[in-house]
Amino acid sequence: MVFECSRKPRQRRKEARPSEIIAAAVELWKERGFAATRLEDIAKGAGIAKGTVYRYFPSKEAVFEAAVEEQIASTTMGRADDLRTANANSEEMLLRYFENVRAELVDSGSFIFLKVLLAEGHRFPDLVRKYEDLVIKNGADVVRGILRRGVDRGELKPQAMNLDPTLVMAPAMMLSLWGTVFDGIQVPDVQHMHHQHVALLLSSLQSEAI
Amino acid sequence: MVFECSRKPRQRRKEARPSEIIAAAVELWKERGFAATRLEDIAKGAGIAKGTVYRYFPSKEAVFEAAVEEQIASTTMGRADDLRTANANSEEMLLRYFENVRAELVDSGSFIFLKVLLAEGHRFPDLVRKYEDLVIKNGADVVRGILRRGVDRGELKPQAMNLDPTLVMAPAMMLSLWGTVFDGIQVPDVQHMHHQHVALLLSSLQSEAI
Amino acid sequence: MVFECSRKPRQRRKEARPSEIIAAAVELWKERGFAATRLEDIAKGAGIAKGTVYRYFPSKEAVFEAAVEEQIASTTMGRADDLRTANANSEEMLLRYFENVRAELVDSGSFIFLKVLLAEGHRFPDLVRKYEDLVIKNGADVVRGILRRGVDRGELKPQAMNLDPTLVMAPAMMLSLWGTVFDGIQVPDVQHMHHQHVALLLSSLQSEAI
Amino acid sequence: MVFECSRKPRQRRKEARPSEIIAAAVELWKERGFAATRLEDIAKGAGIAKGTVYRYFPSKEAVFEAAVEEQIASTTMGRADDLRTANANSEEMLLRYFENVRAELVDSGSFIFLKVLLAEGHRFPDLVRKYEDLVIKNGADVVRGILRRGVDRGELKPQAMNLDPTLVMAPAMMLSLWGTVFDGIQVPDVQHMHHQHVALLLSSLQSEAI
DNA sequence: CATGAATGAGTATTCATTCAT
DNA sequence: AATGAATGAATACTCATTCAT
Repeated sequence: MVFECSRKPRQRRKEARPSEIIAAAVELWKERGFAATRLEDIAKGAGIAKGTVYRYFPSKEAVFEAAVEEQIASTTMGRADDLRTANANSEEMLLRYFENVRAELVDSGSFIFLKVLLAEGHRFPDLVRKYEDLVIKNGADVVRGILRRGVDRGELKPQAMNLDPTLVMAPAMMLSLWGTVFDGIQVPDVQHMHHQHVALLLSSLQSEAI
Repeated sequence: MVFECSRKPRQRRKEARPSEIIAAAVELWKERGFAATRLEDIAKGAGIAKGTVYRYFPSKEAVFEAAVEEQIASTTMGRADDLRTANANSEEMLLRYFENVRAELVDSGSFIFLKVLLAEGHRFPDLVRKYEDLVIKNGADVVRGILRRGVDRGELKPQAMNLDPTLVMAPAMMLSLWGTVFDGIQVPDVQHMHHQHVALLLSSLQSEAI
Repeated sequence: MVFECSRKPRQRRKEARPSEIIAAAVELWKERGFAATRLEDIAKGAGIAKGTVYRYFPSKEAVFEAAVEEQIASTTMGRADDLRTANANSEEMLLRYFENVRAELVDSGSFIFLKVLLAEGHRFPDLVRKYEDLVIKNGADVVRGILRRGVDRGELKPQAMNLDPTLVMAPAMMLSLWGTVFDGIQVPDVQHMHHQHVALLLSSLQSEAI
Repeated sequence: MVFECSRKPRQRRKEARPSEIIAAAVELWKERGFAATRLEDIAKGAGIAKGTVYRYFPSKEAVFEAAVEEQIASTTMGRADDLRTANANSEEMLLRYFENVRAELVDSGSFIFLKVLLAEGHRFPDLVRKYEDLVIKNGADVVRGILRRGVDRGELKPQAMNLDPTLVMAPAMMLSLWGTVFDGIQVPDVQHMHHQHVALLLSSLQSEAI
């Protein structure tokens, strides 16, 4: 994170540069928002000159696209594996899923991508499609997997499979976004809310046999 | 909607102008997004000259702020009354609430305010606070009201009052926003999802006595 | 020509502006060349702000295109009429044609268009085509007209019609351009050279009957 | 032409480099024009890195200057000798001269130098002077030589010596440039035009004795 | 020496805001 | 009051030149 301090000028870091630029950009986007961040700020944040950014990205928007794709590639994949290999009961699994969403959006800062895609999706149609394909659909698969396991293990009733996964994902995402906007005023305890929502889901989906 | 029909120019009433400007602005924001809409477009949409906008609003951002405030003043209030005076069972009430949220965000276009506040909240701190105070808190009150009525009528169990209203509002809002971003690709049937979510809520909150 | 001195700032001159901008641009192109003239220089030369240029022309190149088209529209047409209505013998007519070419290119400064089209024709393919269609072909017609009149009047022998008009135009143009490049060093007397070339043409084309 | 074939890198002889760079530059200037060719393109064309160009030339403009000087040194000299030693009659000599001009400008690509000097002479005052001194004046000498020989051999009348050589050179050059600009649209047959022009010259200059 | 990553001055263009008419 | 022409600060992007490796 402290990648810009004590570096000599004109240092050559071809391999590391793209990620450094993206990291600096994300940091600034989180602080000031996407629209208010100039390319020069990003360069300064990464400790390099304006022109250097253009050695790695053809345009300002390309930095954003690359950032989203990096996010897609890294975190999403992680989440899926995490949950597919776990061995826990349905409540535990759902809680873990909610926590994963929260950690990804809030802690690792990818809420900024979701916000920009929500607000300026028009400018990035391809990216919206890719985000949906890889993040949203993948998330839906993960949720479906959790539900199926629950049914298979007899923890959830068969009708659980009829639940649209979006009813699990959307609240998880929105509740996480919430705190990044309305913070300082009404700081909802995201984790508590997630627990409540999981309880809600379970009380409705749980097999009576249990 | 009918903000620039066949009135003779120069005969417009001074009082009507601000709303006309806001209506034109909202229309354009819905079509092209907030960042991509220039003040000149708004003026043209309202059938007036660029400079005239400045008679009524000190800056471009002020138009946005006024738009949000108008929205806050009109629709939110309406929704509250609507639901407070209604006489229906809890399922009906919850469905009506979800439909109100959907109609307000999607049909009357106020999703644009939510998007901009999510993505560029930094630029409008006062507005965020006001939105939260009036829209979010008010919404929470409405939801609480519905739950209380349900409990009072014996339709919901007493613990229903412990449910954080955000667990009702956030999904309602997110599911509505969804379709304005990921449209054309994966168009979720918002209303169906709302029904599912209400069923979910009810199955967990319903009094066993019923 | 002295249109930029004593004007109040923010004066509104919608009608006159485009020509003023073009005039200022041509002046600077003549002095410093096309590539070395920044849009801001043009604006300053016209006594206006940078942004004002964009009210009238969508881009820097568009200023050049408009300048060429203005030139095409005005001068070329003049030359044609001038020579078609004149009543003089062939020598007089040819001399007058050469003088017209020289005056147009050198005195009224359109040599700059020819230079840019020669050197950067790639960037303005449409303009090259238009220039050829209207200036070059028109010039060829004028020359052919002079030759035909000469033949009709018995001043030139019939074979004069076989002369490619380019053999009259190209020298006229090149000899005129010459002095705008190699001036100060070897200033050829363009007019004298034109006389010589006309003599050359006549001695070869003149009817022996005369 | 063969400036980047299959020699092992790092084995290139230092002495050959400058010409290789110039050859690559000229090739690109011919294709895309002078202004549109970046230094990096030239380096790539010469099969070397950008920085290496600066080992041999202090600046981008210096490459152009060296290119012109190379052209001046090689071709012009060749042409002079060619024509001074030849043994042919005046018509043959003039045709050969025209063909030499055409070949040099069009085939070996030095039209680009003429174009740039015409359009951007301001930037290269020394070069313009040199070009004039060596190319133009030398050309004039050659033409004078041809005329003198013609007079001496009794093929041309004595007054031929009064003809300004520019009246031979300028048309030769302009007619050659023509096709590099207006190509594809009105492709004049340069060689045919040259024949006509020579005929024109001869009919006026020929000694009546012949 | 050669390389090509890094630099940053330079430039075209946009658009919120002002103000003469 | 209304207009829309004029303004100029702001900003993305280019590319000749430098220099660490």
